[in-house]
Amino acid sequence: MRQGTKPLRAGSKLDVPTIVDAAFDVLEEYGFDGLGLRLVADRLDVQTPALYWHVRNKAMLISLMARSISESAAHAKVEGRGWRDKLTFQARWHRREMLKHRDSARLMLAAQPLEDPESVAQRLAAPLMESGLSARVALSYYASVVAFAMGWVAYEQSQALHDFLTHMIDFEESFEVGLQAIVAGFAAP
Amino acid sequence: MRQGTKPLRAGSKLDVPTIVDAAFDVLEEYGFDGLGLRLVADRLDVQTPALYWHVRNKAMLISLMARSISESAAHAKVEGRGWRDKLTFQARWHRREMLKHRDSARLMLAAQPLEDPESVAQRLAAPLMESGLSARVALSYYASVVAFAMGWVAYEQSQALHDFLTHMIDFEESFEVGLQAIVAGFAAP
DNA sequence: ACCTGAACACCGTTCAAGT
DNA sequence: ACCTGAACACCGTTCAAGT
Repeated sequence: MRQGTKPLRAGSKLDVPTIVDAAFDVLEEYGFDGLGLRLVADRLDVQTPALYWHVRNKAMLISLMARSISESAAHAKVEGRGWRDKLTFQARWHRREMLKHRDSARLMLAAQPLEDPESVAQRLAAPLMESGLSARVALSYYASVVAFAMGWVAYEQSQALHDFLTHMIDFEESFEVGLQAIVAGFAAP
Repeated sequence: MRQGTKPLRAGSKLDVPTIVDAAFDVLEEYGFDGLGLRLVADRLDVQTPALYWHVRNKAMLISLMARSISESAAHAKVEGRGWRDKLTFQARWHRREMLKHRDSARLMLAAQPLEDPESVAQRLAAPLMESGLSARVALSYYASVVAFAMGWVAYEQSQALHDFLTHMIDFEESFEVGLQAIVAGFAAP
């Protein structure tokens, strides 16, 4: 269907990262409800069934997209001295990465984790444990902070809510206020 | 398709609340991805197009379901002395109501608000303002606390995540810890 | 006013067939 | 190995027709 002058996939082979990238483009343009395999295929100048050679199904594609976001958020070099600074940093980074994509909150909730959650938890909690938190407390605090960021982004991406709240509160500022509150409120070990 | 002994809708007329109830049943059984109009119609012993006389489309049905949850959460008589107690109470209530339905987080993110957000905000912020917060700060704090609850529920309902985290943290307890932290961390006016 | 029957466009997915 | 062509089941939605 595309007939632009420069093909998006000029002779190059189709692979998973390319498909995921195209899917993000479709997501940006049509939103989560409009994310369809035919549109992704069109964008790559390929027939729809071609995607199935590389990706098991649409659910898997969504999971791959979600993982791509999670990885960007997790790959942040955790700066900061104590565990409070680290938590703050991680929450900000999480929000930033999610806001890069339209409807990312809905996307992540629809996805099913690909890697086993145990190793993920291990990796994410590690820097906090270096700062003196137990594994248990580190995970608990981390979960709270990420839940906060996720919920906040969900609100920012809910069109109607966003349009209104923009007049009442400053998202950036209120997010910071809430984040500072929760991190400051956590008890020290 | 149903052929049980007691029909779910014995001669009674079809109306919106009945449809919404049936939709919740389908949601409970098949999850958000399996929520289909044909299943809702089957459950009411009605042909699918019959639903369209009462509800504009599926998006509207989803919005009605989401509003049903929001209203339950908002209709809570806000107990508590100061604004901190009120915020805590509202967050708990929000989580409770959401957890009553499977995939409620995904449902609410897919829905588009029906009532105009301005009056909703007004109503929700009112009790906080009676306790001394300005409209601006009340909304900001409220948004943070509800975002936290929403994000937390999203994690609890993410099957794979839930299965694992259950072994590591106690949801009830960690939610409380996070909630107490954020509320305690908010600055007084 | 309220619901049925039949149809349409669209989507995810499968699979034989091509190269 | 990698992709096309054609098909299938299913879904949201529309609409004329019934009562």
